[in-house]
Amino acid sequence: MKQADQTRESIISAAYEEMWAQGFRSASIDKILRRTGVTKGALYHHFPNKANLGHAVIDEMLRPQMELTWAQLRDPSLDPIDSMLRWIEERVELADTQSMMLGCPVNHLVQEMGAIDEEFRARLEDIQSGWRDALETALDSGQQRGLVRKEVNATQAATFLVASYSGCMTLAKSSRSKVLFAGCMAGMADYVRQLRPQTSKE
Amino acid sequence: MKQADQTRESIISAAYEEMWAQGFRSASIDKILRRTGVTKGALYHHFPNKANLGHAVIDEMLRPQMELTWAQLRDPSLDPIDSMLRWIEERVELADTQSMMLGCPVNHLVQEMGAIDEEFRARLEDIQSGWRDALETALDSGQQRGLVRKEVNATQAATFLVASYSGCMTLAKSSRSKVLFAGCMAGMADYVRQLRPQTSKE
DNA sequence: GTAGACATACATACTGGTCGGTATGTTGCG
DNA sequence: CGCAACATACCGACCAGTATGTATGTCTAC
Repeated sequence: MKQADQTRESIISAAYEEMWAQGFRSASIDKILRRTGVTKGALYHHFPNKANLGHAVIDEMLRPQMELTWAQLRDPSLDPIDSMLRWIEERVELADTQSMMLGCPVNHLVQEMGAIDEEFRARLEDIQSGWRDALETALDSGQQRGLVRKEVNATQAATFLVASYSGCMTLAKSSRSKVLFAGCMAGMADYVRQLRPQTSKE
Repeated sequence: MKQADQTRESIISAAYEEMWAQGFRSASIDKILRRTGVTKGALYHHFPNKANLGHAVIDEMLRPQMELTWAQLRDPSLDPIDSMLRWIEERVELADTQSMMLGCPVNHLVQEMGAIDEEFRARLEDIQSGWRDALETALDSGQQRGLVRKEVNATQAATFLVASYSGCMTLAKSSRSKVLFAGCMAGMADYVRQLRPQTSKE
């Protein structure tokens, strides 16, 4: 990789860390520079302004990272409900002290920027709707295969699942309690199980 | 009411508006003063510093307001599930463009301050746990009266309900869509209905 | 009842510090 | 040489907070 590209990436990476902890507006350019050792001239060579850097952080780090998280939900060969339950379990297992404190960066940015900056809002909505679409597709295909109750409105359920997870992460952040987070996710798992046709199981 | 108390209240009220839109750190003291016509000397006569003003906003406006919102869930004579369903309906009916944009101030402050200021975090957690306790109590009493399935873990379900609503509000803010919000709340209603014992109904 | 003493409730002008951003260099590679 | 890739010094705007002044009560002593 070229030196210039490495500089750019290190700026984005430091900006991501800073934005995760502080949000966008309270993320200090000077602190990002101190973190990286890069100078202000270099930063403003790569990015025309702070907003553009923020957008790059979302486009090039946050979004790809979030998409990795729910990639496994896209596998059409699996039972979507099993996939979701496993996904929920994994989230609980992976929850550590740091992520309990900092919560979800998407949530943070939505709260901070959603009402005041349309470019941020649109990008964040895209991330959430990508997630929603993946879930909706999985539920749809599950219904066709008889793995999900026919009466379920897949769109509504998918939307609610995204919202629920977002809410679980927010509650984890405010309580800093892994136990509470786990309980919350268990409630979510209950909801997911109830999407299954009511045959012998449950 | 005494003049001084009116001054204090008008500061808190303006600070609340500013904090709802901008969060705490980006809420400008000067803007709050311009909103009210109050001078800086008056503000710093009533509050020792900005953090103290923020705490007063939470204690004296945000918290009482949130408690009003879920007061109806505390009525022990009603079917808790009916209460929740009516509560959900009301949230959807009351949803207007402004509240879709600005979202829930508690969510906003949790995201902004949760990781960096313990005094804020504790206050916000208190609000959420008050809500959770009310729901848990309602579910408990419902179980004793045979209105809620015995297998349901009331603590987990209460936690999940708080998180779900918080998530619905976040999703409303990122999407600015009342339709999506309504769909999301419909998903939540599905979860609530499923808490009922599986007799003739559903 | 009123004069003096004191406190409450402000008002104004200012400070040091940080902010994002820029103007003007310099360095190194093709 | 020429341009990309930086580096340094600086700018005006804004920030929370303060120092200092004043006007309006409010209580007490006589």
